[in-house]
Amino acid sequence: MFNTSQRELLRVISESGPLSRTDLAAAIGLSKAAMSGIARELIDRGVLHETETVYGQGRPSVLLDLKPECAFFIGISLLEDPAPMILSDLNGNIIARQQLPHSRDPKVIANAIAYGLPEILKGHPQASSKLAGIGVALSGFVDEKQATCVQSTLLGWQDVPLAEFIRQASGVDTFIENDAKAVAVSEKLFGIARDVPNFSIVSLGDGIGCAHVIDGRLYRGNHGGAGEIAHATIEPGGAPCRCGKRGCLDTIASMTAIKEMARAAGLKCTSLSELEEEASLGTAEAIAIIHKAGAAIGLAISHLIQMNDPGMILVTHVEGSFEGLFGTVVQQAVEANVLPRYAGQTPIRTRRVDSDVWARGAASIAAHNFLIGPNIS
Amino acid sequence: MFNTSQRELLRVISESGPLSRTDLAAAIGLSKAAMSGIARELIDRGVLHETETVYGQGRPSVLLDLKPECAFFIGISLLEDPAPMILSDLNGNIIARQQLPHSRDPKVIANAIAYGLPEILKGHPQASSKLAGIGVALSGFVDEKQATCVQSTLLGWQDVPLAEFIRQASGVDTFIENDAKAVAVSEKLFGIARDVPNFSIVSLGDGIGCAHVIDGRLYRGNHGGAGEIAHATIEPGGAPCRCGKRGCLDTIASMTAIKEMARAAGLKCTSLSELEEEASLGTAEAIAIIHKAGAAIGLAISHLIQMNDPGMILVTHVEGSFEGLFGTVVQQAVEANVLPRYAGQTPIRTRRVDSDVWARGAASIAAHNFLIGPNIS
DNA sequence: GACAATAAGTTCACAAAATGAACCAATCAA
DNA sequence: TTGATTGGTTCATTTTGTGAACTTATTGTC
Repeated sequence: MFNTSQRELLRVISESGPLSRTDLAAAIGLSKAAMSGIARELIDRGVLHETETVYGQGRPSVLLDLKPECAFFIGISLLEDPAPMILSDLNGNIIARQQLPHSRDPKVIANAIAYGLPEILKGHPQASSKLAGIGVALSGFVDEKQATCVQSTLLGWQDVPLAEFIRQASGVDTFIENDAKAVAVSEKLFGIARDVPNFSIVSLGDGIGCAHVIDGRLYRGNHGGAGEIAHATIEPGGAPCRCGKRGCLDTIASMTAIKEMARAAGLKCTSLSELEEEASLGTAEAIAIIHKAGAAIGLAISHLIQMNDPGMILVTHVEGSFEGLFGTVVQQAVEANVLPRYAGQTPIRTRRVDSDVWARGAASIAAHNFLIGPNIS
Repeated sequence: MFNTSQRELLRVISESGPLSRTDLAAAIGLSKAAMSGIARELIDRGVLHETETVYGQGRPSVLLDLKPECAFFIGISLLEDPAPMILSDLNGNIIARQQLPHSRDPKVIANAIAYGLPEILKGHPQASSKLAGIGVALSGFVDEKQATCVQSTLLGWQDVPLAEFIRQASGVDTFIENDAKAVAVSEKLFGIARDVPNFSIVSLGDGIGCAHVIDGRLYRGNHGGAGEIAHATIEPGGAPCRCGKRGCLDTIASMTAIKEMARAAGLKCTSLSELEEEASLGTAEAIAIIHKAGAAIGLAISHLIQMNDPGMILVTHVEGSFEGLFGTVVQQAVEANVLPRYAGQTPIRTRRVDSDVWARGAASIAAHNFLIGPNIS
């Protein structure tokens, strides 16, 4: 599909945005002459197009950008039920939406996807001919080939070769990935982290997820377990966790844990926002819970910073209100536990996730394979 | 010096040991034809040589290995005073030793190195003509070009362009690196981690160091601060640390801290070995101190495993006795705080360091630049 | 002991990818 | 208007790699 230099070019543009031929040549380390040919071919093939003309001294430069409609991807999130399925272009724009019928049987899911494919592509002839891949996001462990779900508690799966099932049913190249890792890739390709080579994402939801992008690539770890901070021990000897240990971050700071603590304290809050509201009224228990959870997350993030020195931390949160007390506590806990030399040196950005995030993340896994090649060395 | 394919070949051999031309071709992704030419050139240049002949079915294969004497490196450790300076070959073998006169003035050090160079090379004519670089290990932060010491408390330095000073004084290419990071590279090139693409090293000494190798390359972090676990908060609200925070790992588990705790408990132990001995006699305070320190290290390592899922953890320790109670406690603490699914999945190897380790680590930084190119993307 | 079977490694004509140098193109500044 | 400046193209040449046929050195088998 693409050779090494072409891939490199796509990667650079996808990171840095539109660039002139000369800048691209410099960024990739090729001569202007070579660049000229590569650009021409990719323009002819409809992958690149000329956008802005930038005037300065000398001949103006013509910026080249990826054509968003040069490839399309299907993204499916198995985190919700029914599972949303989206059609996305190369910019992460969602072109069409659909829902898969409820099921946890891998083969049924694969067939449902194959069945839904013509449906979601209907009315998008371009996308039909340029469909480049399917991505699936799920909660659980995935092997390094992004093909098999090694284990998923939520789905009750063990060593399920889902990618192969879908590939066979649909005839389209398919990759699966853990939810947090998919969102990390999505932010790298489509989002706020495009030009950040090293960053980590921390996702707060019913559970806590985390993933690292290192040197511009998703770092999966030796067993695909990089980023499993949910079960890092934050409170030695603390509350028992469903994993069998005690004091895991998950037992203190996941939304499930927060709600449980609120219930145990006799508060009638069913969400973090409600708890925030209660805290703003001065309810001591609510404040204490928010402090405990926020401090735990902050401590975990501080460990992340000390350990890996990322260029950015991106916190995604389902239930909003990170601007309130909870967010403040997290920020303070990070600052308090990071080497003073580094305090404030690692930007922490937050993002409220909507239900599209997972499906778009899934699509980005397919886009990553299209643009940069498989995530293996 | 070397082109891309040649570099790749050197990297593969340095990772996997001697390989046949056919295996090399497959590993690098080149044709046998291309491999044939590359091997011939590198053999002619004295970089590779044929070693063993392996008999199987068909024509036997001839293994190619790096010639250790194809390049030599100088390694200097500024962690000790006087600073040891070694001459090493491409296998990390130490060919000659010397000591630099005491100084903390960068220019004086640079001149001392230049002055000592002919001395240490004397009697090694091969090394003189094939000296490929100088590496310096120091305690502190180093910039991503491995040229400037951004800050070193131990040396009292701030933004010292040491590499440039040495380069000018000696005329030899020079790179500097943090001590733990240098040892990590050394273990990757010369040591136990040769064939492990992802691993972390934890060095226990007067202070606590840590470094990560990811995808076969040293991962330095966004500000060169990856691996600074010494100041991760392990005991919130614990003892004040010289860094300004409280409860840092450094205040609980560094040799300095352990000795201080022993002193405070009224024990006359001046080393971990002595403390181990005391503990084996049943002295409760000694046992408590070892437990506290070991549990802290174990907890930190468990965070490392959960966060990054390395293929191996290598613990280097200055004061031996990791086989005793301390080592056991560390191992237990790791197992207890790691997701049960992963328990025992991450091998923890230990290595007692002698005083050569830092200097050899320093030399390995130069060797890395020779073999694999600069540690920047 | 001859001879297939097998696999390693080489040779060579050719193709692909990149380069350097010269050149054309489009602007600004004087 | 003209020169300086920078972006981009062309083309002959060099570098790098390939595929297929071939040579080489062994084991296994009849």
